[in-house]
Amino acid sequence: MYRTHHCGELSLEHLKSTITLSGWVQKNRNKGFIIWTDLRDRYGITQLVFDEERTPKTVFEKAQTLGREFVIKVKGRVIERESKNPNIATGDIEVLVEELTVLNQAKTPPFTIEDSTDGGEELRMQYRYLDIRRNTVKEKLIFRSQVSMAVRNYLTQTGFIDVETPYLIKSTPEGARDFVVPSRMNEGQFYALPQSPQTFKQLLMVGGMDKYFQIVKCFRDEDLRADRQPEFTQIDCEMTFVEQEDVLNQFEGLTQHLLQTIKGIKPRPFPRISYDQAMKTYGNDKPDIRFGMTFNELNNVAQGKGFGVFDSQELVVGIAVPEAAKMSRKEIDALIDWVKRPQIGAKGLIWVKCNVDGSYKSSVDKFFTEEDLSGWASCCSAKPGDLILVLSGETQTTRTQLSALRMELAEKLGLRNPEEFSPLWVTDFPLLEWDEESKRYHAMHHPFTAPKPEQLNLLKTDPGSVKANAYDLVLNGNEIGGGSIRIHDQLLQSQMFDLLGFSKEEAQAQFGFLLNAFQFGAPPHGGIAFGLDRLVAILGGEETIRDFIAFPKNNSGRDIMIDAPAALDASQLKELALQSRATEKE
RNA sequence: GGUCUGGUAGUUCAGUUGGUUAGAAUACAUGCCUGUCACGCAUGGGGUCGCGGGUUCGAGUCCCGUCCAGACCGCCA
Repeated sequence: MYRTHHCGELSLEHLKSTITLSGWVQKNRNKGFIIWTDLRDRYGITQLVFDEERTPKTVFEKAQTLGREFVIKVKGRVIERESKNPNIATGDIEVLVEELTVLNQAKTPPFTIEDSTDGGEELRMQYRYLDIRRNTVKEKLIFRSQVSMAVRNYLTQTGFIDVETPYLIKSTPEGARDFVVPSRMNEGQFYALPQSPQTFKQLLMVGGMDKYFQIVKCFRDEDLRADRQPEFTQIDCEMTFVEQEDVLNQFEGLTQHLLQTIKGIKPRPFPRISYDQAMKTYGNDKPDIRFGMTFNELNNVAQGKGFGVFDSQELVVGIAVPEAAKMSRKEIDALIDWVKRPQIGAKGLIWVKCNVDGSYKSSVDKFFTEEDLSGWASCCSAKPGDLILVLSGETQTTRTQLSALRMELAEKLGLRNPEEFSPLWVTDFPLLEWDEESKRYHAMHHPFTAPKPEQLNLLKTDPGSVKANAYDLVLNGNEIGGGSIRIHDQLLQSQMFDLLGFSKEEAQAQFGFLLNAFQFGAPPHGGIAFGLDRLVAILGGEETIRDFIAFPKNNSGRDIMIDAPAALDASQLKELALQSRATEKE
C-alpha cells in the first residue's frame, strides 16, 4: 500500500498513529544530527523527521541521499512538533520515519517547484509537468474543474442534455481560418476542425433535443494573444422555442450561479445596454463597467470656437478622469505620447485640468475661455480636481482610441479590481458589417443569426442598418459569452447567404445540409456560447488564460514541450497524398 | 503581415563611454551545525554572452542579417 493518508490531512488528532505517506521531496533541511524533509502531494506538505537517535541507522543514512523531487514512500509515527509552524495545515505534527522507500529518483529540476518559482515562462512550458506540481498552477487547474462542474450541475439541473458533436467536419469560408486534417481514405480531401459546433447544435434543435449543452474544444487558426489559444474550450448551449429574453434569463441564471458558488457573490440582475449605446458611452462593445469615465460628446460646446483641430471633426469626445488634475505636465505628456503610438494612432490629446479652486487650466487656453471649459466640465460631469481628456476625429476611430485610453487609465489608477465582478449584457448588435477589403457584408456574429423580425424589410433596402437578436455577456471588460436567436426559416437563411455574397450553388454546397434540415420542421431556437478558458481566468482574477490550461500553446501556436507542430515523414505524406515540401521545390 | 521589448552560469538577472581574468543571487556538490521550516556557516565546480557576418588595435557592449521568446496592432463569422 502506498499511503494511508495524504500530505495535507495529518494533525494532532492522529498523534501516535502509524501512517504511510507517498509523495515528492520538496526540500531537505539537514542539520547533521537531524534531517527534516518536506513531503509534498496534491493535498499539502507534511514534515518528515529523521533523527540520529530515534531513526534506524540504515533509514537515517538513506535519508541523507534524498534529493529534490525524489518520489518516496515512508512509514512512521505521527508525533507532535517541538516547534510548530502555524503557516501550514499540518504544522503541529511531523512524522518520525521508521521505513523509507525510494520509489523513484529525480534529476534536479531546471527550476524550483515553489509558489514563486525562479523559472521563466518558456522553461515552465517546456517542463509543464513540473510546473503543474507548483501550487499556483495546480490550484488554477483545480479551480477550472470546480467552475466546469458548477456549469454542468446547473445546466443539467435546468434540463440541458450534454451531447457530443463531431470534431472532424467540413471547412467553411466564413469566419476564422480552419485547422484542416487530411483524409487518408479520401485522397486529396480534408476535414476541418470545428471553430464551434454551431451548425450541429442547431441540427440538434431540429432533432428535438430542446435544450443542449456541451463543454467542447473549438479550433481557430488565427494569431494568438495572452487570452487566445488556437484550441480553446466553449460552454456551448442551444435552446428550442425561445426568444432572446428566455435565453438571457437562462444564462444570467447560470452566470449568477457561478458567481455565487465560486465567488460567493449575491445574485443581482445584470445591467443591459444596446450595442449602439455601448459604443457611444464606452467606445467599445465589451465595456468594463467597474469604473466610470464614460464618454461625453462635446461637439456642441467645443466646436465653432475657432479651434481648427476640433471644428472639422466628426466627433469630439471626452472623459473625466477622477482626481487626476494633480497629474504633472510630465505625466500628461506621457499620456499624449501613449495615444500617439502607432497602436493607438491618435494625432494628439487635449487636456483640461479642473482645479480644486474652481479654475481651469488646459492645453487649449488660447482658444477657449474659462467659461467654455466650464461648459465642457459640466458636459463631462467633471468635479473639481478631475482631469478632462479629449480626442477628436472620425467617429469610430476616435471612440476606439478613447476606449483604449480609458482602459489604460483605469489600469494605471488601479480601478480594475480583479475581485470585483461587473457583468452586463450587450444587446442589439448589428446583423452585418461592411468589409472594405472584400467590398461586401460580413456577418457580425455568424450567418445563422436572425435579424430583428420588425426590421426584415430593411434587409433589401439598407442591410447595414439591420439589428440582430444577438447578445454578448461581458464581464470586467471581457466578452465571456455571445449568442443569438437563429434563423430557422429556409428562405430567410437563403436570403442571408445571398446578402453575404454566396451564390445559390455555393450556399447549397457549403450549408445545403442546414437548408435541407430547415425544410423538415425546424423549430425557433437560439443559444449562446461561453469561452470557458477566459471565464475561468477572470473568475480567478487573472488576465492571461495560459495557466488555467494544463498544456497551453505559446505565442507562435507551438507546444514547446512535445515540440508540435512537426514535419511528417515522407511515407506518411505519401499515404495522405500530400506533397512534401522538398518535392514541391523541385 | 506589422510595431515594440528581451536573449549573459542549471535558473533569475546586473554588466557604466567599446578596454585587464564577465559578476550577484539562487540552485547544485562537499564539509560543519542539538529543532529546522526562505534554516545557518564555510568551501567548491559551473559561461559557445542565442546564431552568422561586419566595424575596430580590441565587441557581452556598436552596425547588418537571422533564429527564439513575450506584449500589442492587423486577424479572431
